[in-house]
Amino acid sequence: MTDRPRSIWLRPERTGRGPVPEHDRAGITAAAVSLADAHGLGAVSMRRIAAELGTGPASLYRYVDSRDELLELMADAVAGEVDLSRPPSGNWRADLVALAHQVRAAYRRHPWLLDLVPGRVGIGPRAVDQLEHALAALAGLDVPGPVKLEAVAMLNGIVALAVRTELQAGGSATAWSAAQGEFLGAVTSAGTHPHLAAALAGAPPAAEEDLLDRILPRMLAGLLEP
Amino acid sequence: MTDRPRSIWLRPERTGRGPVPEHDRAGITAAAVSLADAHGLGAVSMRRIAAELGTGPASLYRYVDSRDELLELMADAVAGEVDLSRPPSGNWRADLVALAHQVRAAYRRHPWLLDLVPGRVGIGPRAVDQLEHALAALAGLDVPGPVKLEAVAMLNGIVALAVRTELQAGGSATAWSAAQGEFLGAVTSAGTHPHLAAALAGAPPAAEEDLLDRILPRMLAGLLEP
DNA sequence: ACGGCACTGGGTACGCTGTTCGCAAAGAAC
DNA sequence: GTTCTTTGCGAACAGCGTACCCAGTGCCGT
Repeated sequence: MTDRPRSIWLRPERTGRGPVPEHDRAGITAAAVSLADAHGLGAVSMRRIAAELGTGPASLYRYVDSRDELLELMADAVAGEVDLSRPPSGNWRADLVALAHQVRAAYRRHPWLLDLVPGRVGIGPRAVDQLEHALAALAGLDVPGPVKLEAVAMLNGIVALAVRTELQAGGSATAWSAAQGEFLGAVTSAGTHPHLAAALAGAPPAAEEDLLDRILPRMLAGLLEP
Repeated sequence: MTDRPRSIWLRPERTGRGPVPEHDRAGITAAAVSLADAHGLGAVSMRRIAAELGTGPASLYRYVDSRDELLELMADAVAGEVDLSRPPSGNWRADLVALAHQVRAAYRRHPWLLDLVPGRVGIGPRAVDQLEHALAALAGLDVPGPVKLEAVAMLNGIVALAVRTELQAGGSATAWSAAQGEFLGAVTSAGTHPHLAAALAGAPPAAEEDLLDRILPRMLAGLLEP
């Protein structure tokens, strides 16, 4: 007696018996994603999704084992938005930077992705395809496999960091960032922490220069070149 | 009429009037931290903390405006665990790597820190001290201030990433990582995704070699050297 | 063709959460 | 001594994820 797979990705959506379902994972995921896009991750509750679909909260559990699984579906759905059709060009740095730009675009379209704790939401099939794509670009490099994985993980981390800072800089509308700015201002004007004050006072880099283009190649070089 | 400060760090704990409080922020924070250490961040609810302190849930709101503020107190409390007494040595790389080791130790003592979304929990006074310490080590470098800030942010990101992977590798006891491993195994044995399979099959680096020592200097070099 | 069974829909309900309100008691300020 | 601010906290509210149960539905084996 083999157990039912614990991973949602190995669990078939339908076994064939019984009445044909009125919904499916894709539809539920789409509803959840549009809800998150519109009102943030906090608005993604089973009840709201169900209401959006015109059904009851309990019905969703026919398609998903838990809310966390639904979050995984959402994350993988947006992972599927990046285009992986272009084969490796031979220039791995350019390939990875291009990938990073696409991932950043996805993050910008779905800022709630930043609220998903990276270690708690797992890797789905689209994310795996993305990973394979990145590793294919690195295929020519004579570097241990785990080191390549680290480099790709760092790439994702950098993209998330970049989007986070650019969102914080752009919109200080939230009460949270108001409080944050209030405190940071008090600290810098207090005179203690001179290095911090100096660093914050430094002119930001030219707007045209892209953070990804500036940082990523240097960092990848540090990680992947001997 | 000036508004009351939105940041908890600028709000005095006591104004002097009324009866003397039975608790204080430090005590509440300590209770919350020990609760999180023992049973994870999910166990940190206002009711449980209050019960631990022998009081009612509503009483906590005399000391803290919201649960999120309490999380900030917790994060800053562990940020205070790192020792910043050693002045810059003149070797900024060594200084930053040493700082990273201390931060990693703090993460290991309090793994729930990884569950705090980095962008949502703000920077408190201890974290600011830490930042100042790192910037002091970089004082001699002729590099724009914002670039230094980026580098320090990346340093923190790497430490978090490192602890996350080592915790996932160490304990696959949770149902989540079981599901994750199940899916990843299915993918690699399916034959699609050859690069991923190869990367995962690669021998892990020698256990003695420290991830921080291996990765950090190279990455910092990539970010901070011309 | 048909009986049985595996499945779906969804109302109801449980236990938990963060948070607000209101009131009694306590102590500093004038 | 009066006044005013602050504290403790029981009660309650709205919302959450999720388990349970029952009725209905359509495929499968015979």
